[in-house]
Amino acid sequence: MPVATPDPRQRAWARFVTAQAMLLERIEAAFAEADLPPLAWYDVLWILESEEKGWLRMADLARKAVISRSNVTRLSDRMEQAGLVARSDCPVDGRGTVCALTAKGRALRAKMWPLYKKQIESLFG
Amino acid sequence: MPVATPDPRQRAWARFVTAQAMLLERIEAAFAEADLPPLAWYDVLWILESEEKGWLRMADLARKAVISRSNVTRLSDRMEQAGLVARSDCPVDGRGTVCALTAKGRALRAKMWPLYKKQIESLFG
DNA sequence: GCCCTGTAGTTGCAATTGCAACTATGTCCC
DNA sequence: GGGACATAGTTGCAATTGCAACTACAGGGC
Repeated sequence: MPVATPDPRQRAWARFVTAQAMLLERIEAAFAEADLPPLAWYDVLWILESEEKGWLRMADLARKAVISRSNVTRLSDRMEQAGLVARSDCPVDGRGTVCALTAKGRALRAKMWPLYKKQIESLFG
Repeated sequence: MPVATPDPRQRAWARFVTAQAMLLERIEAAFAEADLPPLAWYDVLWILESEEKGWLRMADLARKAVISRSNVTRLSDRMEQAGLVARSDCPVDGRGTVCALTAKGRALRAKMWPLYKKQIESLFG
């Protein structure tokens, strides 16, 4: 190639990025084929379920999901409408909102997990 | 946490995903702050520069960049308008189009690389 | 109490994205 | 050669995304 062969770290990084992108694409496709919501929804469900308390402040959810705050707002709009999460005013901060996992949301995550798992295992296998 | 602690592979995968998302976000921010184009443009430039021949068919570019074909079309629309790549009819396939790196594109990639590199190194460091 | 500064979440807007449909061309088979 | 079928690239359209602006509330200094 015309450009000098990049250093090992650069190559390793490039591999990670493409491998991950392809895998995420496949997970997304697997969800879509099974008429399940997109990956972003799964992430939110998993993050909430990983919380002892089962809920999170909007900003914390954004940080953990590595997405913008405005995105969290619309994402939870859609998920709330689907009954997967429930938002309510934060009791200790008048400005805040808490986003809590519902039973339906928990059930959906359980249903989505096998598909997700299958793709992850194909990576390591 | 309420759900059983996930297996090591799942945890490893989750770490990768968030680590990569955060890093990509930082790279994107670094480019934006330096008034440089987004990361997707860098990817295309790098992919083309990595080719011995300096050009690629649209579909191959899409595969290598792990994005949809329609996305490649619009991406190269914008990049061509900026003078970074040049498209022309494929000489051996009347349906095809080849996307070639220009000198300006090569120069821009070189200019963007240090910022990218800096972020990658911060990951390993 | 009142102002000033900072933070939480939401919303307007523009840009990017993917899916599906479309056009044009290649390829195979008769 | 001509028709059926597959492939390359582009475009319509709807959905998602982020940035910046906005509203509402919190906290400190006086």
